[in-house]
Amino acid sequence: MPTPPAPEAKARYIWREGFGVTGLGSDGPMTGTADPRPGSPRGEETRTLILDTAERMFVERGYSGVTMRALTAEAGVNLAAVNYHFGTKDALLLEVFRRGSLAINRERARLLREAEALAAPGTAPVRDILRALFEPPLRATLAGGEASGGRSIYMQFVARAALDGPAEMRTMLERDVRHLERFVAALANALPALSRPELLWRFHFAMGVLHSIYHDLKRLDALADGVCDMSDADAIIGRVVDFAVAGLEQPLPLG
Amino acid sequence: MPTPPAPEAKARYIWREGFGVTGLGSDGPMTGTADPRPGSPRGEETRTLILDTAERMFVERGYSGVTMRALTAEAGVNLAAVNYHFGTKDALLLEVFRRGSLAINRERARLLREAEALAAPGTAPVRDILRALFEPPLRATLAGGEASGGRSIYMQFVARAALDGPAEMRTMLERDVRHLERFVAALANALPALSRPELLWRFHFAMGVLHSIYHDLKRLDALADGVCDMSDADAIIGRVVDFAVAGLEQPLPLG
DNA sequence: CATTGATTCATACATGCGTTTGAAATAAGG
DNA sequence: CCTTATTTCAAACGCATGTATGAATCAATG
Repeated sequence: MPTPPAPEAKARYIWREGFGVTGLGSDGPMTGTADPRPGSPRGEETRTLILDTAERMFVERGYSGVTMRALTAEAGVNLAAVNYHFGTKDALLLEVFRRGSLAINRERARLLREAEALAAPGTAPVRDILRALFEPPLRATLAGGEASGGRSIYMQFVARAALDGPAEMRTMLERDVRHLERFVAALANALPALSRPELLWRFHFAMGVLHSIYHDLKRLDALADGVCDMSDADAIIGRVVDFAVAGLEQPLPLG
Repeated sequence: MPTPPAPEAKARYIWREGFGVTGLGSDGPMTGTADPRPGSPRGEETRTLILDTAERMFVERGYSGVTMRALTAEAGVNLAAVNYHFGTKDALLLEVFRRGSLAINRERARLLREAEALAAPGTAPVRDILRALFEPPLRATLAGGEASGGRSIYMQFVARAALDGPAEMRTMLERDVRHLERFVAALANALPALSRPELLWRFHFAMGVLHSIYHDLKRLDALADGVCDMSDADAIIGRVVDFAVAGLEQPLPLG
């Protein structure tokens, strides 16, 4: 049969529910690629190409701002390729997220363990904890600079998809929040003077500082006439962490 | 003529370009209101109703997530009312933004003048400047609580629209950035030890703290099992300002 | 009361979307 | 070489969307 194989044959395409009826009509001229070897099974290559292109375009234009036609045209693959490899547009979004999320969370956990190993039990300094939390996503975001090419802009993607994407995406993000609890616990140890609400509010604001890097960098660019260097990732990470540390370690308000 | 009056007759509907051809077809059953007095010219009332409903729904579902059919159904007006009063969906979005933006920026400017009047020339304290910048949008966002009804959720709207909306919207936001320059200037006076890049980075992070209130409050809610009180607007504003002040006033890094 | 201008209404239209289809192309196995 | 499983392709399909149309309704005016 020429139709896609049975569900889960290769852990892909879990879809299929109804049928259409072939008839007549027109959709305008196709804008597909002009690949000179049609039908060649480059398989995994196409899949990765779609994922990379989708990740970049979702960041630039938002979930509903990216049409399958624009996506496949830019990736240079056939319109039907996305449905063949991922089933639906929603499933593609979830896969893009999963791919980036896994890598970042693994790296965060590794850095946190490292920081805790260096200090006496339960006494890792605030700065090291924040660095473990901030550095992986920031490095992923800032890598490559203008020309990208480096690595993924995953966090920008997350920020957009959380607002814009399908409900399942938001559920997935909430599960991701559980991952943050280890960092809150570490901070609670490092800042024993803070009540739980006080700590949580400050943690929330610290996350806001982190997010300021993928939101509105255009605003900063507009205000600074080129005096802010966006290319030095290490320097930026240092600034972000410094600001958040200052907020977290500020003395308790009077009263 | 029954068609809308000439452009700019009442500073509305600036649109109109082509014509359609009446023919046959069906669009499914209409879901319009069942208002018992059809054709009654309640005019301005309808316009405001659309604006309010649009503002709320754009926040909840994003620009492209709100269809004109859903919007008009929820507002209880006819589908064609939006095009009659605003021309296009894009124009409606811009109008929603303009309405909220004007009020907030006016209030910000007023508070800044007030703070500067109380101090010696060019010496307004950091905390007062930040309060002028943060309080108007925060109060607008936090007012009303769960049941809303209070006043606008304008900033959430802006955050979403900037990502999601038409290109013209982003242009409008950039123009809005110019408004922030007065606050940067005031902070430069209050923090003379900071170099311009240092100041601009810290200002950018402070804006991130502000934005943390309309992004991801769900995350905070998930982490805190009800221990964080979201209802006391004054307390929240105090916390946000405290955090940002600590970051802005932190000592310069060594080296 | 007839006229006029503004607004609402039901319905239609054209377009673009995500998705499906069936066949063609490819590579691997025996 | 024939078969088989996988992938690509052009073309459509059905549906939902933003917008347009023209008649109906209402309020005000003279």
